[in-house]
Amino acid sequence: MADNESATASTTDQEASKSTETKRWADVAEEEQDVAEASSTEPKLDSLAIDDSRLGHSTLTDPDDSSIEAVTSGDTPYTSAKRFEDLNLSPELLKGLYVEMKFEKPSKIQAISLPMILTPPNKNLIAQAHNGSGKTTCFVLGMLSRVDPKLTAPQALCICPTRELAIQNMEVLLKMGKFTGITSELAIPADPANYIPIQKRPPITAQVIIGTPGTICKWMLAKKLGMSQMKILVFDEADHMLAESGFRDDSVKIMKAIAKANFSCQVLLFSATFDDAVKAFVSKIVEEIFVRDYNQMFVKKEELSLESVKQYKVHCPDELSKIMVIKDRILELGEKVGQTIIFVRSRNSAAMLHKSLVSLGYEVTTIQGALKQEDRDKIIKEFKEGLTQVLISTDLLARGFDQKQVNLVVNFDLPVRYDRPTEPDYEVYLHRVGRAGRFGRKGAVFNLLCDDRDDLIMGKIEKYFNAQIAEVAPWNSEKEFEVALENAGLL
DNA sequence: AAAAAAC
Repeated sequence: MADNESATASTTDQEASKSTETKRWADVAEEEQDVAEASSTEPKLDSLAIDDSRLGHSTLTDPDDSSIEAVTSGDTPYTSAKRFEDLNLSPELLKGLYVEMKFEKPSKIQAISLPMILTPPNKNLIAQAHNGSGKTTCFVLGMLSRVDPKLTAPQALCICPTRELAIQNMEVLLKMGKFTGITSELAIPADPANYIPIQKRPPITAQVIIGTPGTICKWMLAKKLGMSQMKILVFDEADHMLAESGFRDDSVKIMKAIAKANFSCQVLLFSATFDDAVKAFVSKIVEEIFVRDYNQMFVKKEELSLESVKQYKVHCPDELSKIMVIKDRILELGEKVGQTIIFVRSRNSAAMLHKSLVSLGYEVTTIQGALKQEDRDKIIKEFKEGLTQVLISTDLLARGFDQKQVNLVVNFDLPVRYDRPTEPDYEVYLHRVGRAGRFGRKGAVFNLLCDDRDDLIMGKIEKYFNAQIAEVAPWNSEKEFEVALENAGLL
């Protein structure tokens, strides 16, 4: 997550100095990216030390900042980690944190979650934290510190919803674990050119595996991925991985195989979104398979929207004018403020929008799951290197994708539930918004609406997050878009 | 509808 840091320093410093209003979790983000200024925003976490005199559930909330709530189960005492030295990490891992990641001390969510992850009996954990607050660094650190470097066998497994996210997480692991000598392997579909069937490969000996469910299952069923030494299993975007029908079966299959081979394996569920029903459902699955209690870390949904990202709605008279808004406003203004991701509902509308913009002479790239692996990799690489400015995407990139220069997100189509098209998909909405404003940076989101249904959906989203979404009107006013970006702190 | 995956 913290790669390319030096390349982005100029924009971020400027942004950091501009923010004067009340900041909550954004403080944490600045600690992660700007160690020099971190000392002034020392998080007050003493109150998070668990009161072990009480049995059963104890709830701990920081009086100064209630945005993150830790709930522990049982009587294991935990003390929040003020320094990485408090966590019994190896010197090699500490070096990775300080030298490679340029961390100075644990971020807030690390301070709360790492003691729960690392303290025996290494209970399971369901952890929710804001988009762009450093969940990845949390569970990567968790995996690296629980692996025994001397044992040549898979000991940590991380399951992600897309191959892009798996690759991104692996990059963080390699960086943080640079000096540890811990080995790792990506379990994602290879591009056909250098594809070796798993049956023809030797058993996996890498200590950390990060991948997507299908490939992991395939390796597992081929008996090439041993689970008997597995110490820690991480679900990134866990609500999605365990509640979404297409993912759930594979996820459960993997969990059961691990429980069978090594019952003491620890399970971590990480996401920015855990809808109450999903939370209950997901924790029940894990509890039933591993027959064990778990700790929790949560954020209230009202406090989940990113304060640093301004959200807008734009009423467009028809579909064509949505394309005009993109062309005349977003692309023109977007160029001045950073990179842009435009989210669409389907692969088809992605292709349609791509065609329209290209035929109008604009340079955009488009990513969706039907592309060849190598094309996907190329498009992501170009975007991450800043060679492309505007990326059209399906919800492939809605979750987890981390590119700090993305300041603008456009919802060309609002996210809706597939079975009930008048019902917003609140989680996807929040995740899309979270692609802008990484680590407390400024950002703006434009929701393009063009009929009553869109209005209805937008209204529901505002109500759900208890957020006011300002209107940019009229839709074709250059001035109003400029004002919007100014108010977002981007111009 | 989209995401993963497939021999």
